[in-house]
Amino acid sequence: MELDERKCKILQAVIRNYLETGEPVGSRTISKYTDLNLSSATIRNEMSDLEEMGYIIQPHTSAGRIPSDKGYRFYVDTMLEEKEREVDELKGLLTQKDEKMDTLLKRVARVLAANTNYAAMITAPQYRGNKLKFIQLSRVDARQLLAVIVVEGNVIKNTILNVDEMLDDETLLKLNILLNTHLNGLSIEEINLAMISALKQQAGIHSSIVGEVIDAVAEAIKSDEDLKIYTSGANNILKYPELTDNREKASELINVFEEKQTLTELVSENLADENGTGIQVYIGNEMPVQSMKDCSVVTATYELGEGMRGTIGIIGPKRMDYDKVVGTLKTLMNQLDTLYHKEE
Amino acid sequence: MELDERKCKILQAVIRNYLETGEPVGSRTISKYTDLNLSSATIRNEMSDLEEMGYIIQPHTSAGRIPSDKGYRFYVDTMLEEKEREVDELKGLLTQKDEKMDTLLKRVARVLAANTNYAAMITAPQYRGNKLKFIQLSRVDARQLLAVIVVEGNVIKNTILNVDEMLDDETLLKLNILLNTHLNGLSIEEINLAMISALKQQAGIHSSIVGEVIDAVAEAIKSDEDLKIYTSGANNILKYPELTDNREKASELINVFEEKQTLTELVSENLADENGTGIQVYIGNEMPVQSMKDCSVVTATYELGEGMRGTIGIIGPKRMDYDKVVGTLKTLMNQLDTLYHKEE
DNA sequence: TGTTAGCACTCGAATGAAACGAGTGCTAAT
DNA sequence: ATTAGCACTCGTTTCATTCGAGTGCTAACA
Repeated sequence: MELDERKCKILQAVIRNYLETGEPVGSRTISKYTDLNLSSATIRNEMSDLEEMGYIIQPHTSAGRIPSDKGYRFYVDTMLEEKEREVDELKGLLTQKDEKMDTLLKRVARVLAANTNYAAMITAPQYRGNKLKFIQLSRVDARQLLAVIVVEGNVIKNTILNVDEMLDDETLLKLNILLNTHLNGLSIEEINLAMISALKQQAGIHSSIVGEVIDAVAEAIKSDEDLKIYTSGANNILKYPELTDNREKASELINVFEEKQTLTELVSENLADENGTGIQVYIGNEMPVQSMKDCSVVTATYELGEGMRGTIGIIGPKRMDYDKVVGTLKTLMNQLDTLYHKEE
Repeated sequence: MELDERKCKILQAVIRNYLETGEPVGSRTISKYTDLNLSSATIRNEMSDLEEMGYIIQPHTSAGRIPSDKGYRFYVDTMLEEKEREVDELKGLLTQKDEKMDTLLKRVARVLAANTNYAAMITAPQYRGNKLKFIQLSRVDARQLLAVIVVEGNVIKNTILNVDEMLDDETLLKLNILLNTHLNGLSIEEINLAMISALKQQAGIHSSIVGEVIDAVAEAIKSDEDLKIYTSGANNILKYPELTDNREKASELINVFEEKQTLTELVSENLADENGTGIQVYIGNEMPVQSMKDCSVVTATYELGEGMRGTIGIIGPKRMDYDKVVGTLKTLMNQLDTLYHKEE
């Protein structure tokens, strides 16, 4: 069977209406809602076809229709008409750049959640492929060294190293120079085994320390920051009955937002395969996570230059207002972009 | 009217029973439940008295009684019989100390939540009154200085300072020495204006930098860490119907756990006035926060020596198992204490 | 041949009456 | 002082009924 224009229009009408009301929508509603001037009977026939083709579903015999995952998918892929959205709050929000990244991200999430009435998440930008800018060892205590590592983009990491041997000031200075001259400007991927052993050799009796420092560098850069996800508006989820019609489901969802592990997986999967616009939509069972099978997630990748890249996501029910969400995210992307290039 | 022993026993029985079932408890239940050997009729009379005295409440005419806030309060103050509790998981949990504080706290919260079936929160220890151990300025960029500040207890803070003037290596070294010799071993409170201006004077033309560093020190130490609260098990809240019988309430509560602001206030209030054991119980309307008026919170103060002190809290419905919670918290306190002193 | 009016049918939701039962308060007997 | 007994209350459960939104099908129509 063919998906002709009329069927499209009807499908669209069904979805639009369902997005608004959350109730199954019947033929009579459509017949008035659209400008097709068709009677409810005709619509019924068409809807029957659409159901057969798998775009819509009848929850029970005498109810209207609701979109299936396939229907949503079709809608998202072909029928979105993006209204230009203004996210007023965001403008002011992003102009004070000197804030802590922490606070900023948290606030972006909050504004997104408040604006959309869905839940929002945002990851801290990752610095993959970024280069070391500065390393320094300092003695803090008799047996403790402080290693400070600065990565491009002014991300600072530090670790305390416990050492067995005493180091005098001079040795420390030498070590610092050694580390800096050899490692600065390199990305993590570029620090390989050969290089490490060369360094160790040069360090002579202090080779064990060099090893520890390098471990610390690797550890510091990969851990921590990259799984940091900020969320906001988890409570919005409770607003949608279809997501919380039993305690079990609600509890699982809330848990997803508290233990951010699941979200992390979602995001990293998203970062892997990327399409043109950087905006991606997961609908229901397309989600890799079982507990979110009644949700949809719209994710977008933002970029702050220097390869600093993070992900923003909106999580809501399948009947979320895709138009609005995609629009909002695009606006936000633009503003982040503008912001970055202005400050450059 | 007098609260004689029999009334006490009955009140206790009512509360115990209600804690278990969550249902209003009737006179017949009590008459069997207790070892008083009284008929339901007698119990009824006594319960009628207890109601008049404000310890229990009848939700509607033909229902059993449930404890009032006053009843709970009486129970908590006088009737808790603490069973010694073993929190097995915690033992192993705390033995790997070299973990990141972050992870540790998060995990403690998680174990607490899982153990109690309520929600748990824990604040990072605060370092009030702690002393500076180490300060270092390093040049990262032509116009950027990295200030690293280590505080007793090996808490590390860092900030990037943007500077206008170029500094050569020698000046930097001098500044470092200056800062360290003057500031090390001082607590924030001890760094006063007189000292700052003295420092500035010695720094000569670089006085503005000294000012900035001191600001950064102050800023770094007070901000951030002290409002960090880790929570776990917010979804447990959803298990208790009385907390989530309407969407509004549920949403507000979940929000409390996501925007941790409210919890912060609760905790700081708790830190202010402290009683003997360090354990404190808030019941229902005793809570300073309206949105938690159907909850109870049990908080405990933990100490890691060196004046590092934080708060742990369990949040649940008013009918939470106070015995168990208080016991669990005490055990945990002990273990934290032992842990610290062993490692000392 | 595509569209539509009409109609019987389905089934969840809303309504309401009745029965149930857990619990109370009161009174009178022990 | 305690208790058995009983009438009464009131939320909950159950069941039947009605209601109505919506469907599918058929026959008539343009």
